[in-house]
Amino acid sequence: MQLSDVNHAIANRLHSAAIHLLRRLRRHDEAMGLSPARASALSVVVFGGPVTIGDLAHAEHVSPPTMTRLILGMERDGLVRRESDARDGRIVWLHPTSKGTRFLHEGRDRRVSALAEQLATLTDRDRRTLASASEILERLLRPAARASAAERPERRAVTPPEVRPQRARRR
Amino acid sequence: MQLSDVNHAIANRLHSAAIHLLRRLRRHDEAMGLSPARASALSVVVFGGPVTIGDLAHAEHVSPPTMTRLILGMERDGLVRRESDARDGRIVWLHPTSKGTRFLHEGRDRRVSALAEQLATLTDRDRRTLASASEILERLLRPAARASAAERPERRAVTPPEVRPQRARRR
DNA sequence: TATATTCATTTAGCTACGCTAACTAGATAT
DNA sequence: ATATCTAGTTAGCGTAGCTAAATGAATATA
Repeated sequence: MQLSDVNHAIANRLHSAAIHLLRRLRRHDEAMGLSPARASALSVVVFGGPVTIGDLAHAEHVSPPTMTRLILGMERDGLVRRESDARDGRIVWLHPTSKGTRFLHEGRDRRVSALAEQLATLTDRDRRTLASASEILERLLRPAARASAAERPERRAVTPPEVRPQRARRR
Repeated sequence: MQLSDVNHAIANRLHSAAIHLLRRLRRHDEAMGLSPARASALSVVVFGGPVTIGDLAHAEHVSPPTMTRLILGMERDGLVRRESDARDGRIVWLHPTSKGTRFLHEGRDRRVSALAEQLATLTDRDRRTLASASEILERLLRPAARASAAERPERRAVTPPEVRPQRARRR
């Protein structure tokens, strides 16, 4: 058996595990008005400081129109707030509202509590394996930043954000 | 920090990793006409022998109407074949077609190959961690069979299946 | 035997969320 | 001045989730 086969086998199992995991969590998700897509995007807004729509789409591996719609809904529900950039009229900065921040925390808690209960039935060793695996995966899947600061110098970011979000090129 | 907090933290990270993993794979999925939901269901049909719609829905953590529609599409595309039970007219047995079997294998290969390439960049240790994690997860998420053979005795299964699928109660 | 209940699947209708193509308007470059 | 590029939106499509209700078959009960 070749190395590439091993990788394929692992990839397959990961894929299937991910599908089943998300299906399992979906019910809890929607019970509280934070769909999986929303919860994921909102967490970037809450933890990642002010962020533009395009960057959020990139971070979430989603097309810009998809993110526009997602944000529209969350804005209607008072979870995020738009703010246009003072220097570049095309850019929209997204900020979490206090309601958004609260919802995110509550939602995440509720959403994963069923899973957390099941995790409690595992051995310490297995739990540690899952923890490491999720870190490895996030590292592996983190979108590569394609543009250095030098390439895309000061054009924004003076205006709202104290915490400067790293901007990255799409694709 | 309490044990339950640890479990929540791990659950959160797993959740987020699963979302990003699936988004990453989606493109490749659809490139070959086997959507994630289809691929997952088809693999149960192919590897799990003939199976009924209800049991497939249960195995996939999906409602019966959702599975009906999924199967409808796959039947139209010649990936699965319906066969009604000779004894119980309500039951529909699903069989893979040869095209379905072929598609599944080709699809899985293509679908995960991008991920497999990335896995190749990891250390052996990390790869092993991911492999163990996916096994732990599948074990944790496997739907519990609620009905023993004794409770639901011979009522079907004489007709088509050589390999007797285990039937389980829904919720 | 007739009737009621249970069961597997389907139909109908809703929502969320992916996508691409095409458009608008602002910013930058020639 | 004009052209090109960029960020975001609009329009429109498809897949996949769901619940509620219908259909038709099987089983249990009076």
